Amino acid sequence: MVATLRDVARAAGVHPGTASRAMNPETEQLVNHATVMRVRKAAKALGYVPNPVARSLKTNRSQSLGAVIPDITNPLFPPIIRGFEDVVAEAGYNVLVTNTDNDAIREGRQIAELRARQVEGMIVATATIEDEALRQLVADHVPVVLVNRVEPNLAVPSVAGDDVSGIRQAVAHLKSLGHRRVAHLAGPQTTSTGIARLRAFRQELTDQGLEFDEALVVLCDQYREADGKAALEQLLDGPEVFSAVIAANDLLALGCYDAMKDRNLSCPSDLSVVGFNDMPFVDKVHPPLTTIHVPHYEVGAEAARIVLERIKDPGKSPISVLLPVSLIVRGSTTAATRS
Amino acid sequence: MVATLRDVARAAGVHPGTASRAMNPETEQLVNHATVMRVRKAAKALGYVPNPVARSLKTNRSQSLGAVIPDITNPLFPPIIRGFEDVVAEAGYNVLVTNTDNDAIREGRQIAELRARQVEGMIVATATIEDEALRQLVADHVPVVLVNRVEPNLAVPSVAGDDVSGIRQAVAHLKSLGHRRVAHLAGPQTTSTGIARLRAFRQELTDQGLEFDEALVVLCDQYREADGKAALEQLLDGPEVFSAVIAANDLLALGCYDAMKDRNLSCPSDLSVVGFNDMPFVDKVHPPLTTIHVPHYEVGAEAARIVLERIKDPGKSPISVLLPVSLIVRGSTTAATRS
DNA sequence: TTGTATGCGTTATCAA
DNA sequence: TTGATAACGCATACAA
Repeated sequence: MVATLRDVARAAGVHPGTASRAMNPETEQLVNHATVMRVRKAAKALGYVPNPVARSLKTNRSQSLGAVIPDITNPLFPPIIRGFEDVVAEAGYNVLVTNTDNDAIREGRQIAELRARQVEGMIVATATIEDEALRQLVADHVPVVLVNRVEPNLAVPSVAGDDVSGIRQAVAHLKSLGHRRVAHLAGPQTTSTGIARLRAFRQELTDQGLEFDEALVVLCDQYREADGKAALEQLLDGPEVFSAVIAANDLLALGCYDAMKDRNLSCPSDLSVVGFNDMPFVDKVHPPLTTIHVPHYEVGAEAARIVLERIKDPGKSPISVLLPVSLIVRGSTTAATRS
Repeated sequence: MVATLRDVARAAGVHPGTASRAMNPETEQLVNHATVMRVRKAAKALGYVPNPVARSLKTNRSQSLGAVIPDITNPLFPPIIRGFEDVVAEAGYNVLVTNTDNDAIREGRQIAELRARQVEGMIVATATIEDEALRQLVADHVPVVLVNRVEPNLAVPSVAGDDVSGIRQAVAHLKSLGHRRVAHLAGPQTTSTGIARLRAFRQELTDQGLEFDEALVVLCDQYREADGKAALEQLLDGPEVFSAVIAANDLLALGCYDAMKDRNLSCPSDLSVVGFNDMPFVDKVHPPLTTIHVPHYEVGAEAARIVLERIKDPGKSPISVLLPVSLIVRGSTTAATRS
């Protein structure tokens, strides 16, 4: 049916071993150039295409990588995946994507499955990966890089946006618009972004001479619109006065829109809102969301380079890359009304 | 390092062949129950996990499927992929997703790659797949199902939304609002959806007693926002009067928003707009888009069932499934102003 | 019910 | 520079 190396060898009148060497760029120098040509020609004629499964069995390398994400349906992840794939494809790798729904059990199974399929490395973009699972991975020397998350306690490389810089830009922007009392919808404190952005918020407010008020911070359980809505409602119901809010991510910010609509408040005239991530489509919502742009495609691409690097040279010490982020001013922020 | 069947067999004091049979649910009845237990226990103790690569080489089945899509970054596709994955995962399959960017050459390479990796079947969601490539697939008896696309000339199963019903609902909705002159931004006529929706538009207009005017139809080269914008501008620059437009998909509809904003026209008071697909986030744009909801997750899930079916029973005659779609009325349509 | 032997397609080691 | 041979881990036809 489909041609094998054997067939090619026979057609070219050489031994399969020779054919193998001739077909492989890495070993072709071990064989006479004329023979190489002959084999290649025969291969082409027969439509030979190497069987990666057999190769993988022999070499223990599958030419494939894993990508563990919460949910491909979350618009944050497709660009990351795409950046990852584009880069690893250059090196001949395929990608197995797997959705965990942030469920630890699912995640454990998925990772086991990926390993069973002999992936040579993986990126992990789930916020909730069990430290234990991660530890196991590094203990087994599986090249893994964290995405959108850092893990200071483990020697694991990571790629993420620069949260501190992002919050700094957001705060500076609001300050320049005259806002003094700024609230923060903090992300889940089980996630490294949630923690980092809250910490940066506190830091930047004081650094930039604005007063940090604990009462203006609400912790959200999850990065979901509903949580953002509830959080802002809680703030609105409270006694504190504030004219702007920095949400830990865009979904939370969109939740603010919902809360405001319910109460007939208008954004940005009643309240300025800043998001984080610059998800696709937040430029299309009303009002277009002012947010921190994270270069997700680049995040995936950079993660890919690091994984590839570590496959080639497992001994390399893990590096953490912080990609620059930038404030995108759109319609959801405006000058504070003097009062 | 990692336990193999051999190790398990040795630990259980049986022959590897027996261990193999004991581990496999399909053959475990061929072996003494007590032995099965013993082998299983040893396997667990050793943390044995079968090597799918070796199995695949032996059985010619890879337990993996392919998904050929234009671009995971297009919000249309993640739900499809997710539906597909969720269903095939139940059957123990993995999914290899590949982006073609609607580039025929890329696509050819990707499909070849998928086949080299021994996928047992695939879904194809690219609009532009070469008939030739498709023909080759069916000739080689690769279980393939088309998604979001039908191919009447080939015996290939497909899953898609019911375009005719969608357009019918859109037209009925606009008619009920008093619109008489309705324009259509047609999708690329190289795609089956583009063709079907245009044909349905023409049909429904006359069926429902509205006049079909060729001058109110603009063909878009691609399903992109920019094309929708250009198309509406062309219409606006022309002499024809119209009060509503049905776009062949949501992106085109969003393009209409752009064109109108540029000209200080207001939607829906100046012009009602209906999209198609109900992409994520079109409920968040301004005004929220009235559109035809296509159950994309279900499309992927149904495609999965059909692929699985065909792997089990390759002889089955190909079926085409049209999933019901429904009009979602939001803010971009309103009553026609009497004039 | 279990053991034996062989082969899937490739690469790697060794010898020629 | 090439050939011979074995082996990767598993499944299966056949024998016992």
